[in-house]
Amino acid sequence: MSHHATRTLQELGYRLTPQRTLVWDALREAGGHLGAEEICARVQTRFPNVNISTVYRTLELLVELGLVRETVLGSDRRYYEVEEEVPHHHLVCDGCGRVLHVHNEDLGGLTAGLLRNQGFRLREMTAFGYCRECAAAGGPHGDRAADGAEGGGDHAHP
Amino acid sequence: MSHHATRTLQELGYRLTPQRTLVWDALREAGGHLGAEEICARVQTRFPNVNISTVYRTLELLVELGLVRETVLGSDRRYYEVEEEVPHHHLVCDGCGRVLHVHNEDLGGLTAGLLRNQGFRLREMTAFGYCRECAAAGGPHGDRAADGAEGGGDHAHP
DNA sequence: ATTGCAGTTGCGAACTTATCGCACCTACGA
DNA sequence: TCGTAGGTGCGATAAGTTCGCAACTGCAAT
Repeated sequence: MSHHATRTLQELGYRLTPQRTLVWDALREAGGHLGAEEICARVQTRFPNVNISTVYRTLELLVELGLVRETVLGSDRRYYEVEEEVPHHHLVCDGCGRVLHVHNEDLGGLTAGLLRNQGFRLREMTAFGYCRECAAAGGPHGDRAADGAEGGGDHAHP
Repeated sequence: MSHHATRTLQELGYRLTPQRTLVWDALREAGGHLGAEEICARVQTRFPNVNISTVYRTLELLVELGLVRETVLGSDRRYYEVEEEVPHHHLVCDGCGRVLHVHNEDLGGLTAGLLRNQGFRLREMTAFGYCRECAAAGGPHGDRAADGAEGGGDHAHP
């Protein structure tokens, strides 16, 4: 577990337990977005007795402390990733499930525009649509591409 | 049920049942985004025997036919709304749960930018952050406003 | 080192949202 | 009016997440 996270936990009076360290490390090592179940599985490869309830409770805590970000990539389950200095946004492909990243500067005037027009302070956004491959395969002809996964194959890595 | 929806259903060989009409009407009358449970409740005020399974199946069908849109406003459940000619996007307030609408022209070059930089065809996007009221109450000082609902009161209307 | 205990964990049960199987029902064309 | 493929109600099931509680443990004080 990184020094920063360790300190944050302990400074605030939380115990530094192996379970917490393991969850944190799993998230760091994975890099991408993981569901609770996946995190639990990774942790259990080394410590099979760690319970999923603990994983959920740890994630809740880490999110609360701002060490981990809970991202919305769909309505099916929750995904988690280490909170970064420069937060990014997500593009979810309806075709293959692939998740792309976008940084603030590639959002165009979105952040500023929403603040100006609606007084809304954007923290994070997720866009749904079709990635380059699926758009090409599903059909540049028409707006509603093929239903579900097909064409370019599923590069799913949620 | 609107003439258009009726025709679409029947033209494609689907039966026009009272249950389907009721679900559709509930969505039209509500205007906003409804969850399956809420739709079912509205329908049941008049026909208490309509089952939630049927509501789910009807929503699935209507979404498939492009008459209803399933929007992602969080990871907790799915929301539905009548598909409009000019689709809009959503801003979800982390503070009060309020949901604001944004139209394409207020997205700043987002759609074009994503297409240009990543080849991504945006269909719909959802942004999370703080609405004007919550940002003002939670604290214009700093970036991470108050935790959860407080301050301006909960105008929640998911 | 030992101790005390509030904070944590494991486990099972409960909850929530959404899907499925199946017998009965019904919209609609013949 | 009838026949039947499509639809519905109901209960069971599945997946994801939360909760209650007894047992356990990190860590500060001794």
